[in-house]
Amino acid sequence: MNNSDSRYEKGTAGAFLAEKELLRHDTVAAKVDGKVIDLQSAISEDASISPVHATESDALEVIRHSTAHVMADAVQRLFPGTKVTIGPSIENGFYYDFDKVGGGFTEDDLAAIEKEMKAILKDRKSFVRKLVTREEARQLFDGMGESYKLELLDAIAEDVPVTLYYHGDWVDLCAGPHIPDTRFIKAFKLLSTAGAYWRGDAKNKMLARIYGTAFADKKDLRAHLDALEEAKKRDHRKLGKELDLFSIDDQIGGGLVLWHPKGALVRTLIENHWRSVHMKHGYELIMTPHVGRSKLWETSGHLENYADDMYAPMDIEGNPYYIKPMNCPFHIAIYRNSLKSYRDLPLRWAELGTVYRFERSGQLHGLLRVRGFTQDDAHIFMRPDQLEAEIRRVVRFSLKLLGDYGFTDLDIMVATRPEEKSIGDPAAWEKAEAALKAGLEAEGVPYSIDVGGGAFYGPKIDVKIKDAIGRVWQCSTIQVDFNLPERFDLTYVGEDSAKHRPVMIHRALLGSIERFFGIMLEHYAGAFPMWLAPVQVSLLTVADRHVEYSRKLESTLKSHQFRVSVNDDNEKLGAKIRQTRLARVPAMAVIGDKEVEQGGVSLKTRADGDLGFISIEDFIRFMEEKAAPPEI
RNA sequence: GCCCACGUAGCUCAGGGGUAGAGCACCUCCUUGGUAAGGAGGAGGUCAUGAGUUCAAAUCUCAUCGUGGGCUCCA
Repeated sequence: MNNSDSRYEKGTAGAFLAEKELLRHDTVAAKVDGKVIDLQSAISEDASISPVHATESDALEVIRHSTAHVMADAVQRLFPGTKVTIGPSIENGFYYDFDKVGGGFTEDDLAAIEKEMKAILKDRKSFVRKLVTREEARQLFDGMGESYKLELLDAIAEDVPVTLYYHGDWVDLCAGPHIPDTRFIKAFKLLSTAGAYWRGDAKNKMLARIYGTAFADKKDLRAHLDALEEAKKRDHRKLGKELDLFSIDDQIGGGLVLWHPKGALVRTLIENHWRSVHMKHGYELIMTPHVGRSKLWETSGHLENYADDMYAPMDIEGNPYYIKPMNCPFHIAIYRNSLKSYRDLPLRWAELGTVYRFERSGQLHGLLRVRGFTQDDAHIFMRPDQLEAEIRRVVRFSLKLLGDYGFTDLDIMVATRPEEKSIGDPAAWEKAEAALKAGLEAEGVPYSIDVGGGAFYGPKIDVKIKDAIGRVWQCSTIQVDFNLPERFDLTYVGEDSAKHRPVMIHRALLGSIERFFGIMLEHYAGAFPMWLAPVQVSLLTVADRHVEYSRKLESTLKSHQFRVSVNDDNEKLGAKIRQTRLARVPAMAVIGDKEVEQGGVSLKTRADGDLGFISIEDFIRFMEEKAAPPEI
């Protein structure tokens, strides 16, 4: 046995691992029944226990949490009077919220805090766990003036033990687990500052948050920071500007998107593909107006439940009209326009419907969060017995459409009834939730449950996609609705010639065209696949005498429906190649003396590399193959 | 909306109480060049907007608008 076990009292996880000779120099914590605890925690004799080493993923959250403590220590040294609140580890790092005298932190503060942390870490300090009574804790934090800790203390359930964690003199009320000592903190970085409400409630005081991250070693930290750089390079706002795809003009208003010719072209291609696949897969396309009378929104329940997200009404001849935040009431109006038979159902009606929602200025974000956007919306009206089959159909369709853009790594959730603000009979909610789960299960699609995450009118399936660099985005949403058919008194005539109530599914697959465009732009890092690229091929002339041939070829290619441009700039070939690459054009064809003589081009593409000389006929065949959109 | 930061040429950014700067892009000219930037010249800015302090404000102060990072919410 090594002598490190002397650090741990008998009966603790550390001592236990030492006895079994499982305690290593790099053991950060222990895992008991799937739960990570620290080495100082007491365990029962018969527990099954395994060590967690620094390089394992379970160790990360422990290391990060401990790093957050050291950061809080540094902050309190540098900014006396600052109170601590909470500081958990999160997905890619950690944060700590402070109540700082005189407001938030600046970027310069971060550098100073990092420096102070390094000073603290200079000599190794053990993390010491101390089990205390509520009264002891209360006295301690009261004496320190840490009012937030007192509040947290009061919120700890009676049967949960109260623990303190020390490193050196610094102490925090904390459930742990923590690393054995500070030598495990060797790769961290403070990343940003932010405001955050105490306990996430806008009614509470705004605290000063610092985000940071930490890893087991410098190499992993470096990789993470590089990934952040990569994400920055892919930022759709940056690419949108560089590639001249869209802009947002403050003269027009935040969250209102201007589509430039190239962006509008890509968007049109997406929408045309969308229309084709919908028609192929049993939908009919409809179109509806952008505003409607207030009565409509009263009936739908929007004014009651959704008014905060709607714009103020406009007065038209004394009647209030609202700009639409959703398309559903209009689709319902079409349904109501004539009597429906059970034989008509299901009706699948789809629309690229532009809606407007009030977003507070602070939430707007490029194309991902806007005030006016186009949903790829559809409503399916059906008999109750058709519900599960329709859900299966929509789920399949959603996977197909997202797959067309290369999104195959999905995260699917069933969102259930929200606690507040929901309408309709709870029994109907349960029925709908069961139908969604059954639909997913029948398709063999794994999912998790988002408790209380449903819309006010019904539960839903949310499909999130994972992009090329592993980030997750919400796209498809499939919502069952028993309520609107009730509210609008929708009926169909059944076999029994009596009136029956249809069920509705609301669904958007791409989500919103704006957001999907932004996600896709980042996913492809601006390099659209051939079928979506605004310019598919650029013809590069070597010298002026090749322009005429290139122009002729350009019109030939245009007559084959290719998107082609000629670069006859007064530049050398190298410069033209660079321009073509920067514009993310997927193919370039060099045209010089040789190509003109032999009647072809020298072709180079992003996907297939340098293909050398190719005749015009082969070039066209090649383009036809590569530019074909996904099968509908 | 709230906290913090930022707003200078089409873009990326420097400057900072005393006549507004660079690179790229743009225009003109030279060059006709073979696989990631050929050369020279030119044009381009009420320094976001409005007030205030000052002999003097792009620079300091305040307000407004906008943008960014978050918080809450969501397609």
